[in-house]
Amino acid sequence: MTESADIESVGELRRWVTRLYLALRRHSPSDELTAANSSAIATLLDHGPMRMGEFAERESIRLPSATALIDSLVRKGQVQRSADPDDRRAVLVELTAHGRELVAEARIKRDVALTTAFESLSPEHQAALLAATPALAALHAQLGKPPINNA
Amino acid sequence: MTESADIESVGELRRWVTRLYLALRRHSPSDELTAANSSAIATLLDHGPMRMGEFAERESIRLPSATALIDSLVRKGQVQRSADPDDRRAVLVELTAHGRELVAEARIKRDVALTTAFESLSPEHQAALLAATPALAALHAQLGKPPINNA
DNA sequence: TATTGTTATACTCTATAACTATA
DNA sequence: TATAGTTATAGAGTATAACAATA
Repeated sequence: MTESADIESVGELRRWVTRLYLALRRHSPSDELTAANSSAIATLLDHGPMRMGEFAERESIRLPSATALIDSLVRKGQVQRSADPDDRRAVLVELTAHGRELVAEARIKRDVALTTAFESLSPEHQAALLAATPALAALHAQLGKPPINNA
Repeated sequence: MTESADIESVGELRRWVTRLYLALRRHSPSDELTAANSSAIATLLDHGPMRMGEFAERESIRLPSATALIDSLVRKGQVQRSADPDDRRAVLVELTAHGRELVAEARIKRDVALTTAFESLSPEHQAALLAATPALAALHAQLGKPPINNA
């Protein structure tokens, strides 16, 4: 039965992930932090000081985009750059104390919004979403590798 | 048990949806269609000719954004506008024949890539993802409304 | 020379405000 | 007046290409 994982079903999954992502991006209920900012800050919160290159890699964006993104967070006083003692070409980025506080609050606020929507779903749908979370992570991990070789 | 839908779990879900979307975008083998374009076209494909207002509503965007989005698809020859016979203020938007072909191909191409990753998952994960698809749609529908009232 | 990051520039997607044409 | 849509303009987030500084 695995001969075809039902490309239609997988496509349907993809379309809803896309639409949900777009809807989430629009919603940003925290006026201080956009979706991209939040993702960036979550990365810095979870993985500590890191170089621009590593940051760009983790966020799956290019270096110039990372520069711009970090710039905007520095302007807001949430992130700071510092010199890498081991390599004077490199830059270390990390949250400021103010950034850390604000982030924790913002993360909660945004998830509250999503949780409100979530709670209005049927118990079956809620359960299905929670059950799917590790599977989404696994699918992401598969896509993270170079699974598609367009030679 | 519903007293709190576990904000941590919902946040986790949100983060994986975001990451998966970004990974999908990286892989997008269709250079012709961006994510927003694909969503727009899927809507037109699935729900036929509709007025700009309905299109904007379905995509959860404002009318000027819909105008711009449709403009870009018209320029690529994938969508066409026509007059609404019942109301001369209104405009009907629909896929062109060329749009319909191209969409079907692009959809398949992209979904093949995703399906490859999908098939490498455990049967449990595969099942969880398929089971979650309608729930993702429901969550999207909830977010489409004005669920967040920061009054 | 190769690597790390920034600057310059442009494209996509979104928004609000002001406008046009029709109802 | 009210409604359907467009135009004008702006901001966020992304990219590629060219550059500077350091290794």
